Order: sequence, then C-alpha cells, then structure tokens
Amino acid sequence: MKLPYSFYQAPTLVVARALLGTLLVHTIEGKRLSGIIVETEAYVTPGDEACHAYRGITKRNSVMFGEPGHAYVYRSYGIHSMLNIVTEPRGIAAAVLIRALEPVEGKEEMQARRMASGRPIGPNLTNGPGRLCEALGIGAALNGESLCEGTLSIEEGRGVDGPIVQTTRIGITRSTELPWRFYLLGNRHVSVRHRAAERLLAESSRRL
DNA sequence: GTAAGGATGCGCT
DNA sequence: GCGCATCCTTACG
Repeated sequence: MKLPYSFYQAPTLVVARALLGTLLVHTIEGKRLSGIIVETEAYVTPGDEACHAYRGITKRNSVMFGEPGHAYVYRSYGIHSMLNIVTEPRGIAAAVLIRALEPVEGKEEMQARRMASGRPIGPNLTNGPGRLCEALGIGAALNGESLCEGTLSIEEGRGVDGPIVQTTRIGITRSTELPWRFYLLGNRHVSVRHRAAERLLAESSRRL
C-alpha cells in the first residue's frame, strides 16, 4: 500500500521520523528497486538556514513550496542527485532528505547501476543520499513527481521495532545545531553513526 | 579506523 | 566567482 497524501502533510519532524521503516520503491524498466528507509533529515522553513527555501522561492526549490507527497530532487556538487520528500501543506516550504536505505528488491540491479556509473563494487550501495539515488536510478527527471501516482513511491514497510536515534544533520555548514536527523539504531546501512547520541539514548532508556 | 583533496555543475551573491 | 544537504581515492596509524 502506498502511503496517502495525508501522511506527508504532517509537521516535517513527525514525517521524518515516521518515514523510518517504510519502503521506498522506484519501478524502472519493469523492475522494482526498493529499500527500507533507515535514515532521514528534516529541512524546514522558517528559521532553518540550511534549508534551500530559507531565502524564499527560486526556480530550483519551487517544488518544496508545493503539494506534500511529491519528490524534490536536485543535484549536489554537480555530481550527485539528492532525493527529498515534500512535507507540510502547500505554501509551507519543507522536505525530508532520504539519506540511507536497506536494500530489499533489485539488489543486483542496484549494484549494476552503480558500476555503470563507474562506482566501486562493495557494500556501499545505499548508505548515503547520493549513493541511494544512483543505485535506484533516481535523477532530476523525477523532480516534482507525485509519490502517490508515479513510478516513484513509498509503501508501508516493516515498521520500526527498535530505538530511533535523533541527532544533528550531516554535511551542512549552517544551522548545524538543530537535531533534525533520525536513524534506526543498530542498522548497518546508516551512513554515519553518532556515538554520543547513541550513548545518551542508551542511558535514558536504562533509567526507565 | 581517520584525514585530506579532487571531481564537477549550477544557483546565487 | 563562490559555495555547496557528496563520494571516492590515497595516505597513514
């Protein structure tokens, strides 16, 4: 079952957390390439200087201002595609960056797509926002596409059965103090672990 | 295991 | 021109 539009209309931090454990699916050339979402980051207006929409609407970021449940795909460092999911009602610019997946369907095809792009053979298939887009064949052509009606979608996954780590975002230079990254504790497909946050989480749960 | 540097295109100041 | 919401290779413990 695809997640409905109403799922994405919620506050961005709620959606970022709720996306963990769901299944991202890209159907391409008749094949389903999919993976469980294990790491996300929230980007919100107003007040978040790292959000692309911080300074208002532009040609690049306009999708973020539109309907929730659509894909915002842009190119980073001129090389990598980044997949975001638009959240909040129309007019509020916000999105969730998908940072890592646990491969489920089409793992061979993912490896083949990575190799075709000159990437090394190895375990780093979908543990990073650029890598997962390459593995699933997600590019700028999908910018603005609906996740409820197109070839790219998010389905109910296996859910979450363990702790979720909440910590600071990665690879940004502004608003670095905001704890808006979420990931599944102990999942080996997470791109970068934050040991201190994991330790705090363990201590707080022990106290209960 | 960590660190540094290059690749590479486009939006924005 | 400058600066990236990154990834890969190489060097060194």
